[in-house]
Amino acid sequence: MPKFLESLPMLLSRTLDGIMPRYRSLFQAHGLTDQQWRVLRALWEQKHLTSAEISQMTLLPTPSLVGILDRLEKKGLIGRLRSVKDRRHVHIIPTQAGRDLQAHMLPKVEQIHDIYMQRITPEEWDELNRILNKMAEPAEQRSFA
Amino acid sequence: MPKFLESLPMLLSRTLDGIMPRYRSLFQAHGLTDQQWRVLRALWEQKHLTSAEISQMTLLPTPSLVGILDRLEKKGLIGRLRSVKDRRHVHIIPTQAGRDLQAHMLPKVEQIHDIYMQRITPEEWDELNRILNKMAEPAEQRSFA
DNA sequence: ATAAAGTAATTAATATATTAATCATTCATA
DNA sequence: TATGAATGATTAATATATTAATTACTTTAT
Repeated sequence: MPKFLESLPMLLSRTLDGIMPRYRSLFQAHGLTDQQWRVLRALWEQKHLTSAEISQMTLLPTPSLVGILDRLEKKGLIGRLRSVKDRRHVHIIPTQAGRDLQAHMLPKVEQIHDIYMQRITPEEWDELNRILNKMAEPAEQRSFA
Repeated sequence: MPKFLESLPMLLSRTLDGIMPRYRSLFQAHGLTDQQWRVLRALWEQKHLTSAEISQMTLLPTPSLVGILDRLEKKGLIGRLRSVKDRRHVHIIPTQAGRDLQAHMLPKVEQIHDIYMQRITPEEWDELNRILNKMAEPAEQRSFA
């Protein structure tokens, strides 16, 4: 295997490429993209979130969110509500249809996740998290280690 | 931490988001995008590759490659040469400028990789590879395990 | 030799990523 | 309290991702 295929970015990309199709075909069956599902999923436990909060949770850049939210709104899955306290904020709120779709899809998404979790042991999962978090730690915090 | 942030896709995305900016600022300093560098990097050990071969190595979809190769060609870093044996194939060949840029950048890219590798032990790196490869294995092959 | 099936690259249409700039609003302070 | 700095969302411009369709060329089977 050529050396660059063994680099960290390629390892991570290869893994994502390996696992996402299974999720994606489920999302597609419900007319959603990966990113649109992520936004719905972020709203799962919340009554409402601002665009910036959704961005932090989902890792989706806010300029991309504008379009993603437009399309979710057009599908009737979310609503936008400008804050009265601070008119700069826009609260994103799932509609009933949005909540219904979440409730319908979430168990299936978790089933797919279980497929991958069953390929490894709980200890390996912990290891994976520990190692990757150590890799991705910002340099600033690391200097205190 | 909300449950979905602990999912496999989010873990991998978070890690990529954590490590890529360091690479990206290097690429940008040389006027390249992540993807454009990947293509150059794939051509490193090769005299020439077809578009399909580059796609397999870099994980970049072939429709995206059309534009990426266009821009690399416009920058004078690669050339396209239609095969005489089979006129459906197009050989992608790095120019001298392309090879020079590779030679200049590769050590710096490897330095960044080393930064991340120094955060973990060689054993952890092996573990990481082993676990992730097990996760991303296609279902067909797994049935023989 | 020829029509059908297959293949490699590309185009098309839509969705998202990236960076910089803008716009409206709020905050801080003179 | 007017005004410049800061903030949240958005727009703009360019690059890439995703899926389906197309085009040019090859191979296969007839």
